[in-house]
Amino acid sequence: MADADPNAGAPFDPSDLAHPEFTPDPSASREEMEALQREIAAVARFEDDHGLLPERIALDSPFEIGSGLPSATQRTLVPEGSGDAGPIVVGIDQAFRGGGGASGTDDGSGESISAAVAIRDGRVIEYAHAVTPLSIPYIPGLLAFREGGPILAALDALSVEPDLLVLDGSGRIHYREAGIATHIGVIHDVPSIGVAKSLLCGDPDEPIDGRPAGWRTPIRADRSMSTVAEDEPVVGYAYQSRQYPNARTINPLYVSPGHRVSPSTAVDLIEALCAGYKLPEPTRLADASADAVTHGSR
DNA sequence: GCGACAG
DNA sequence: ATCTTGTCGC
Repeated sequence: MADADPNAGAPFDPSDLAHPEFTPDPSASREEMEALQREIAAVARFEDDHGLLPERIALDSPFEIGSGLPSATQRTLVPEGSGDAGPIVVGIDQAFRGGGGASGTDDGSGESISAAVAIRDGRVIEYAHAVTPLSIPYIPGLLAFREGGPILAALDALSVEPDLLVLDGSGRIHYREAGIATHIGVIHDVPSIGVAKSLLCGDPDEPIDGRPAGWRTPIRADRSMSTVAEDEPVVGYAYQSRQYPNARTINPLYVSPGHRVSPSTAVDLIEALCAGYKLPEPTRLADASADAVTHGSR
């Protein structure tokens, strides 16, 4: 047989479960892209399948940025055990360069700077990034085909194994329940959460304007979405991570499960990762890291 | 046909 | 996402 298992007898490794066949191909047709997203959604699991506890990954004070990014303090390789190291949370974000579009919408040219920041026990343990040429423009609903490759490249550059991925954009809050957080989470078979700054689709249970910090309301599937589980219409949450006392109002975040996390746990985990700013710390750091690479300071 | 639309 | 000055408020 030509298909002997090369990993027979090998110890369990999460990457063994990776699904390379789900890698987004920017040259695919729109129909093929949508078909792949339906396959991804069918494999995705929007329920808790992890050992993550909000209090175990909580960050009480924000990382100091402004004066340069905090330095990574990775401890040497420790298989398991020295004390008890907490879960590794990885935040990912992108910045862009070049592109020929006039007003900022692009034709697909230019390059993506994707940055990944790994955090454990309240400290940054590793930074990684990848610079990738872009081939297609941004199309609502097909974001993963533009930025999925760059994100996977950044994750490949990371030496540690993530226990949770926090991605910019949607997870289950997506027309085919396969936003970029779901796509990446399924490929790596790692728990993932999507954090978006605006709503792609779906309806909030309550109006979202002017809510106090800590407030949240479910986002339910609307008719533009194909819901796999008809009995579970909650696809995510609007979550007010920060609010000013009096001044102008801040919009909430839209949190949705990517893979192996339930909607409510996803918000609880993101809430624990927020430390005073609108964006969760892993995302803030990844954002700053991508900018640093883009502007040459790295 | 019209409107909506993550980054 | 990116392009950019000023402006309001603690």
